[in-house]
Amino acid sequence: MSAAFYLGYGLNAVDAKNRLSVPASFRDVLTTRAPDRQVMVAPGHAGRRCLMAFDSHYAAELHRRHAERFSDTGVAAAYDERAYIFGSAQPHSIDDAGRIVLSPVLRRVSGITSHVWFSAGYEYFELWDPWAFKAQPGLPELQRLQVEMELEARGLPLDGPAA
Amino acid sequence: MSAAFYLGYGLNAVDAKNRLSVPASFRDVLTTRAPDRQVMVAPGHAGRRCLMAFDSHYAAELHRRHAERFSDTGVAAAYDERAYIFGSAQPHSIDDAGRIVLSPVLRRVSGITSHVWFSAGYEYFELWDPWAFKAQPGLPELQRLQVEMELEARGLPLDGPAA
DNA sequence: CTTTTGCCCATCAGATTCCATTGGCTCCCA
DNA sequence: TGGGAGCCAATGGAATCTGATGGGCAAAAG
Repeated sequence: MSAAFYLGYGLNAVDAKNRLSVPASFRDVLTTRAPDRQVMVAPGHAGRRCLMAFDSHYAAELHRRHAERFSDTGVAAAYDERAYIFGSAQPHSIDDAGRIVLSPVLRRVSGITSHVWFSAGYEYFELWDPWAFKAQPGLPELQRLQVEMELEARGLPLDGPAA
Repeated sequence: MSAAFYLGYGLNAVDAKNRLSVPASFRDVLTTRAPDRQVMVAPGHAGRRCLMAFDSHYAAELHRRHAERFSDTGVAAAYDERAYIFGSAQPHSIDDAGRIVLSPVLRRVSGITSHVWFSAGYEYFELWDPWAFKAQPGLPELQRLQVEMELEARGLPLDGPAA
């Protein structure tokens, strides 16, 4: 049983080389749960325009749940779902400075431009464009405030990425 | 099984660097229940203008209850709720002097200014602005008296934070 | 040969840690 | 029962460390 879980949030910048620092607290959880310095990054599900990030430990958990749902793993639906889940999750290595490099595809599907909003989900964490995150319809006021205060603390505009 | 629970109350000051001593009795419970010197601090729910503090043991309990409520953890509502619960709960480390650092966001949403009223809730404890706590409509006389006696003992005003 | 990918070092600000001081409380002994 | 020594919690300030980020060089790919 892994004792560490993802909690909290964070805001970091994407640099000119598409590099992105993963918040240190998330990195600590990552290395605790899975010794390989790898993060799986996949597009968000259920209509969420974001990226999902998780460790190999949670990948195994996803596979276990998948197998539970399909008694017959040889049917077309099972193949389709595996292709979607595991085919779109790309392993990213974390460099010595704690950064990963976002691929153009992942940036495109997530709408991420100059900055990334990290939001924990206990067993995984999500990566959002900060402005897209706070513009979600029905987002609780608290979360909108969290994004806005972080943006303000860095002198970033509240209405959208700088041109 | 953790044998310790949060009981009682306390009043402490926030210093110029937003540092705040956690009452020693609560710290003892914390380290008994969870070996990592970490406190999760989240905004209060159900319209309570305060902060909730708890250990990783209770965080796991929250996650268990969440999973119970959603048979399908892949639906949008489940993602939204996890982002709200686990994204808003920030892990705070406790320094050697028993202090945590309150972020501006947490101070803002809780209305905490110069002092903090700690109030135990058995598996967690709450952090209030003392004057907001005692101004709650319908607060039992006993609790109001507890706050007032602590305020008086420190020479603090009963009607609101000093300017 | 040009472009990309990965690795290493520098820097700066913010966060964490350490140390000193204060004040109240307890316990012990005269 | 009245000091007084000692202890511990809380607090203030300073030093140290780490995280985030930018730039440069080298290896690999097209």
